[in-house]
Amino acid sequence: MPQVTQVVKKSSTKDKILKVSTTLFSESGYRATSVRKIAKEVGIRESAIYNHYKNKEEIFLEVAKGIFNSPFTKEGLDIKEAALKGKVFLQNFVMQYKLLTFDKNNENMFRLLMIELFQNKELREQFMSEFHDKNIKMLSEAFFVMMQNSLIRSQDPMMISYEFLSTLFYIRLQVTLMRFDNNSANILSTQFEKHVEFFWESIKI
Amino acid sequence: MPQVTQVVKKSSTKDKILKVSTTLFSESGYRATSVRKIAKEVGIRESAIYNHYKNKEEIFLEVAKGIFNSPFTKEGLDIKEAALKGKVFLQNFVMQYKLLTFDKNNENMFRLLMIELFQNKELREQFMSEFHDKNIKMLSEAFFVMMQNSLIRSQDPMMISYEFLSTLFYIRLQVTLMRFDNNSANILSTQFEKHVEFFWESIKI
DNA sequence: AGCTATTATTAACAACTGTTCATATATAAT
DNA sequence: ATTATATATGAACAGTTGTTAATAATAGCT
Repeated sequence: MPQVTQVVKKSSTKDKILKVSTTLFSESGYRATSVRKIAKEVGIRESAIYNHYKNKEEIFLEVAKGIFNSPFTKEGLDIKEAALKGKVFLQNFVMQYKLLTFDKNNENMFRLLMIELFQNKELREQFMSEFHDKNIKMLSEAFFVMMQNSLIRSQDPMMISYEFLSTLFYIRLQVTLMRFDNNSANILSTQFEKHVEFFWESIKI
Repeated sequence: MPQVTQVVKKSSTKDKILKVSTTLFSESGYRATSVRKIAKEVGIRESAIYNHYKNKEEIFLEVAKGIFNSPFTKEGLDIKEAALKGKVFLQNFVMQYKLLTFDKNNENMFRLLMIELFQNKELREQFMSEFHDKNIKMLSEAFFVMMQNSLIRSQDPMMISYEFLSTLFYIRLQVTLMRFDNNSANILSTQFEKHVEFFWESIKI
């Protein structure tokens, strides 16, 4: 008789609380999401929540953790080498970004980020360092390599990184807004590719 | 004896409620701003609020009205003529946008917009039509004229309008974030000019 | 002056908030 | 089977929420 290896899942309730909270927080924000609402959705009484989390704030912080550990900067990737591909590198970057934008889970996280950005100082700082700075740094590195190899015109790498990233962010915001109201984001979907095309034409030699 | 013409201000309390509410809403959002907090700041009891506004929602809607009637599209301006100036037109546009970004009142409105964007469907629609569409339409018109007059390369006016506007939005978001935490936005301030420079080089003939 | 309309106050309401407590039930270890 | 631990329940707390009603003070008009 084959032995079935059973994964011991320790307290699936805690996971469920986190999952439910993520959805609710990203739909209505921190304030409008009550502990009772979370408990009800999980299927327990509100007091049982406190067996798993110290308080509401702790749940939120746990949820917020997930916002920035996106599969963005793939660790295995060697930027300097990848950047040699020039336009293809940018296309890949945007494709990753696009996948993120249309991924249900990341969509929730992005919405939560937008909602709480001006309510939570820590989140603001994380947005600046984890989202903005990290991406600018990575892109700058890539653009620098491209300049060294005469793939693109010489100019401030940080500046063009900023130009490149900002449009991606704006498209993402618009897509997320549309999809929140169940509107089709098909038209916007091609905007990503258009952006790479335009941008590459602007910087290439 | 010279007769002093006195301006009759009818119920300054109502104005004060609106002013205080704008600040509070833009600092903490709709939910976290209680009627009592507004009343206290105005200097009256909470029940007196209801002599001026039907309910909390009505106050918010009144505040929200101010978000999009920004002095953006100056009515007197003839786009087609202004667009003939090419780069200077873009510089003027960005200067206007920059002024808006650093104006205390508009800063509050922008923050409020960001906070409530995912909480209020009407606001979302207004953002799309009043902010995005309106600006894209205006810019497209200008770029079209520039193409006709061989000031810039021929390409989809809507697409390059999108490229132009998205970066402005992102800079504005960053500036507003920094200033909210009383951080200096000096470094970002020049980003506006850099953007025009880069963009013009990208599209000019 | 007195009358009227406006705007203020005080008090109360019902509903909801985050959290705690004593207690019951289920699960795992001995 | 007994014990210990983890997780559930129900009830209660003190505070806050939006809103209303009765009533008092104020200002403008005749």
